[in-house]
Amino acid sequence: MPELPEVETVVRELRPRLVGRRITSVRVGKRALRRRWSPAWRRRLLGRRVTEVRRRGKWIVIDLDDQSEIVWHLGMTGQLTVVSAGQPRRPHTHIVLGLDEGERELRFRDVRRFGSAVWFPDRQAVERSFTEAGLGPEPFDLDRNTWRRRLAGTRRCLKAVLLDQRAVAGVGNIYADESLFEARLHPAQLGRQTSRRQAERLRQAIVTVLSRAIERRGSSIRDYVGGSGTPGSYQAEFRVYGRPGEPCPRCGRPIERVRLAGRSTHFCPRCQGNAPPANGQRD
DNA sequence: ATAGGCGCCTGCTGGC
DNA sequence: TGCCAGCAGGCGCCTA
Repeated sequence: MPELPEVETVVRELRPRLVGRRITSVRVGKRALRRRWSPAWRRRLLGRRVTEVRRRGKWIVIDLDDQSEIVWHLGMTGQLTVVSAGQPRRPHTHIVLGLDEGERELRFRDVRRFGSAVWFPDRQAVERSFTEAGLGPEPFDLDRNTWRRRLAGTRRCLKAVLLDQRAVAGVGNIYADESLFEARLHPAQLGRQTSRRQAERLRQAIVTVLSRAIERRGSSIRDYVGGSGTPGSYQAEFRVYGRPGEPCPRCGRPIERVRLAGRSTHFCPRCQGNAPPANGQRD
């Protein structure tokens, strides 16, 4: 579910609800998430106060007052919300951190359990783990020449590059398709066949699409809600994702769906051209 | 280097 | 109506 706009929305909504609050209870379910929760972390967290909530790619980082940090990933169906403790706990709620006097709590709910929560002793350890994973630049900081070279140096298709968190952090299946449509580039076009102008167009398209999606508080198809528990609305503005057979909003041709980089991929065969010839550099 | 496949999980939809 | 294959906002591991 959650790509950069959804994660950004969660962070923005958690921040005012968490910063300054103290963790006074920790409850963790028995069933494992993607990464195992160490029982020792409970005592690390008790009594700590939240100093900041931030985002890196699709990761949520909660800073604590002893410099330690909790790093969350929402996987496909994760929800991280602050709610009043009286609200009934829905099924698949795996982690509950009680806050202050216990009137509110941070809840992690994740139906498919592809998400995770990991405690790190300090910021350096978190940064190290991001570096080891090769996590790439934030799309809003993406240098145009870095991006151009990245594309020029690969024979993977554009869709695969966009999904690769080492190339650019935070883009997932929805926003990859929407960005390629915005840039009028075919998802199967190879990176190395991408002209300078096309690369820059794609970079700007990513920024445009992600910014607009953040304004709409992300996309809610099924599970996603922000940090306050409210769904987003960008799904109403999808131009190709999830709309195979429907007319392209630019030219009216039916949107196509293919399998690319192992993922369902949506595009307009006219507006986004054909997969270019091996030596082609169209624009 | 990179494509492709699988596995991790649960739930929902559509076609028969 | 009921069953089951196929699909889903992610990602890491393996093989060829």
